[in-house]
Amino acid sequence: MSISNIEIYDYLKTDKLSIEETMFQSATKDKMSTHIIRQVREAILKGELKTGQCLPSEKELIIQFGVSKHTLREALRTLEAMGFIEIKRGAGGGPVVSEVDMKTTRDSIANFLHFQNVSVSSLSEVRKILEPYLARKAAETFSAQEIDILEGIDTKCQAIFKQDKNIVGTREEIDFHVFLAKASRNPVMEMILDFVNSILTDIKSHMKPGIEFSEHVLASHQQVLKAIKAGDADGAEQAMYQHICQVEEELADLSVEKKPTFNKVG
Amino acid sequence: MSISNIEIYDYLKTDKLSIEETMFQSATKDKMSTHIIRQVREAILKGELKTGQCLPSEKELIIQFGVSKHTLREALRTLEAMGFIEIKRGAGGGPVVSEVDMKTTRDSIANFLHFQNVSVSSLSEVRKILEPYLARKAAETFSAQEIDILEGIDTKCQAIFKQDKNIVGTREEIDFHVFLAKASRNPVMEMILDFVNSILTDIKSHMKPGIEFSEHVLASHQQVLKAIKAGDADGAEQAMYQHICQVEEELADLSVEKKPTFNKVG
DNA sequence: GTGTTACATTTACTCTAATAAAGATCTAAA
DNA sequence: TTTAGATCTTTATTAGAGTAAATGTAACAC
Repeated sequence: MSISNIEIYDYLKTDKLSIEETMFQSATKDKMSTHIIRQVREAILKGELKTGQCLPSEKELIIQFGVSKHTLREALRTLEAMGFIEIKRGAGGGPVVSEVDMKTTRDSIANFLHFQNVSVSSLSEVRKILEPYLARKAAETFSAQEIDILEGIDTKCQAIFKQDKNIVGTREEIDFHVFLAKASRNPVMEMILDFVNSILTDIKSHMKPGIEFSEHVLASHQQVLKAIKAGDADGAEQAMYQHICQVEEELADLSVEKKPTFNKVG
Repeated sequence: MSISNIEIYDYLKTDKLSIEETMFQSATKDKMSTHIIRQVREAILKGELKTGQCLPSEKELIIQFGVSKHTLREALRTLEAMGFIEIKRGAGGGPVVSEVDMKTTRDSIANFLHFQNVSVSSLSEVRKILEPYLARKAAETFSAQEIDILEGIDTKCQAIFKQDKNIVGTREEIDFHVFLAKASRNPVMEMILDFVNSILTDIKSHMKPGIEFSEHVLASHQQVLKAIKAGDADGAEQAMYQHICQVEEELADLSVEKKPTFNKVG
């Protein structure tokens, strides 16, 4: 039983019972599904359940937790929304433990920021501090292989531009910046770069900038790339800073009506 | 009906039908609950459903969407996990639209970073870039009232220390840093400061540093505060940088065994 | 009048049981 | 050998009944 570590219904039952019998018990009679969610989540975070590992089937879990199908499925749905599990159906299917991925996290951040006052300038402020630093670090530390990859991303961007006369809204445009974050070997930095650039790109594509915008972006990327290839840390830092400022200015000229809707569910 | 804008079952039905009838249609026959989630989510993001607004009751929604209770509830559960709605029971209860809050987002980020290689140093690298900048900005732009609030947070920290001989793991310790982010009037910056400091604090409290650690932190905060009060931008920037470096070094001396478990569900 | 109790209503929560649909695997026919 | 179908496992969806919690309200006692 891959889930033997998870405490089950009997405990929950007595827990619930004691609330009724004890005076002054805290009033948090949690829902059954909440108990299940917490247990599975903690088992995953403690490493007792590992990525790729299959949980027992619905039928089995119903028995182990001692709850109805409906209640169990609500818990699994929530865990799925959190990104902790994926559920496949059919023979050999069922819930499988999975790493919480960047997409899930990015969506959550985008949902949150939707209610705040996010603007191009607020995203640009963060970029102006972090990205020149990362460009410098890339120039200092990137291996030949890493430079190849970065150049590959840039080449792809140009190919896309030649075909569509637009690179705004493409994943490749974002990847150029996110890949630089890898220079830091810092997952927190990578994550920040990912969501900042993804959300900015989403705003951009609503603003529909013209061909010149894409041209300017590509030219700037070229400059940054050139400096990194030359190992010119100062040059890379400055080129990146100017690139971000230029993007901010050009977008400021376009009127901003639309808020980011960003991602899709599912 | 507060949800009149939401397209309903008939559309989904035909949508599903067309997939079977059209050639080469992508095979993504989404689950019913996914359709519901997407519709409600988009209605909220488009502003058609506003914060505080009540959705119809389960019974009503079942009719409007033309699905069973089980399916609808799964969708509501997911929307709840995403932070878009809160569900109350009893008369006058039901699902209510709510802003996605920082806690939900922070939890999601913490879940994601759990699977990455987050360390004190990766968090500190981000801090060392952003926080001195923010301290400088605070020294330059904080109003008398804002300084009062910051001083109030610091006073609270000291009171807690006098009582418990420890401030690690308290919300107040985090607030000192997050409040500085307000100097930027930048929601993205505030969010980053919040999760970086929250996760760092979580790691810290697992490492159980001694009394001296809290003493050093309080002393550093004092220096930063003093510089900000004096309007000394350079001093604030430097004090903050040294503070972060010191924290990083002292934590490096303690062995790191535990990963962050961080937040609770519910 | 005022405060409390008891009841009724609304609503979400949980359970049982059964059918539908999807994916994997094996089998037999072309 | 490949394709079409049968079969098995497992999730997806539905239906209906009953439970529990929050709220409002009316009756009651003081």
